[in-house]
Amino acid sequence: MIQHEQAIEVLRDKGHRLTPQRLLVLSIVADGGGHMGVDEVFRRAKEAYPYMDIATVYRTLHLFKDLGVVTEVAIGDRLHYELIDPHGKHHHMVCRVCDGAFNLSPHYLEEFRETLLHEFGFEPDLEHFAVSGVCAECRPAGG
Amino acid sequence: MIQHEQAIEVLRDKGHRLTPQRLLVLSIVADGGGHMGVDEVFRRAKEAYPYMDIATVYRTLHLFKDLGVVTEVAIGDRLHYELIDPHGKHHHMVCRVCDGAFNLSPHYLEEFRETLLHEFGFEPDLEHFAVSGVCAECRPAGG
DNA sequence: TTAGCAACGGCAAACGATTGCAAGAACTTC
DNA sequence: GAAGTTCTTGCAATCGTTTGCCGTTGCTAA
Repeated sequence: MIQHEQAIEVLRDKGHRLTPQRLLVLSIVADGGGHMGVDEVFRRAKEAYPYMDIATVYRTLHLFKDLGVVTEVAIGDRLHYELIDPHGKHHHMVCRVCDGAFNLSPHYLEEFRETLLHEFGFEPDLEHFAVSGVCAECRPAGG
Repeated sequence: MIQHEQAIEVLRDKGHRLTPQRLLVLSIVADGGGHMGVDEVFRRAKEAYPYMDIATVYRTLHLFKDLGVVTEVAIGDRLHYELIDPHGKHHHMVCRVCDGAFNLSPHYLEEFRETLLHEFGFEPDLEHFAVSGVCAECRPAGG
């Protein structure tokens, strides 16, 4: 788990400014643990700093994503964010019935990736990848 | 390739009405050939029938999707539509550099699907599936 | 410590997509 | 063919997200 300090160093090293808003969003995503929706990040940020604007949250999260500090995951056609975990990288299975998110080891995608690369020369983006579907619990009910 | 007539029968059989707007959208998607963006469908529809509303295009395409008449494909974070091809079902690889879409035989996903099902009881939605990445042509340039 | 510059944030407008609602049209029944 | 019911449409409002603008702020260099 990248610590606050490491993320802050990345920001500074790449010439980005350390603003209170950015530090706030960073700590919220870090403390949130799981996959945080934009609205949830915004809600918490506004609690701590009432002038916080939703546009700032979006811009900050996009910046963090570009810097490789957070991962963007599509859950139920909304984007969620979490700190990048370099030692335990994982993908997600997202249930379209209950919106639950389950971790998926990258091992399961390696083979698929290599096939596309060798057969078509196509390099798939599987880093920020979520598979939609129906989880074991919802499957009997959901048909 | 489902013909107009077949799609129209599906509509009628499921108790949906045959309106000029729906027939228009259907013929546009059918004639378009490839993956048509919503805006492109709307533009052509408005040419033929100036009162056409964008909301009607969205509602119609969603209806067609639910009826299994068209396939929804996410290309460059915009949704595209094409007639379902029951005899040659395929998925897509979408290049994030040139936005080109390439067909992908379902065979390449079967193994992945079975793994998820057996290991996790998770049934992935791979019918309307597009893999984002960089195609062979853009790969040398795109890094 | 201060001055200066570029980056940043807050606001509001704009965008693509969705939804509520009332007027209108398609289908059913007679 | 006409009347009635229900679905559908067009309009406008709305939602989540992005962008332009400009005053403000963090950082750098003196």
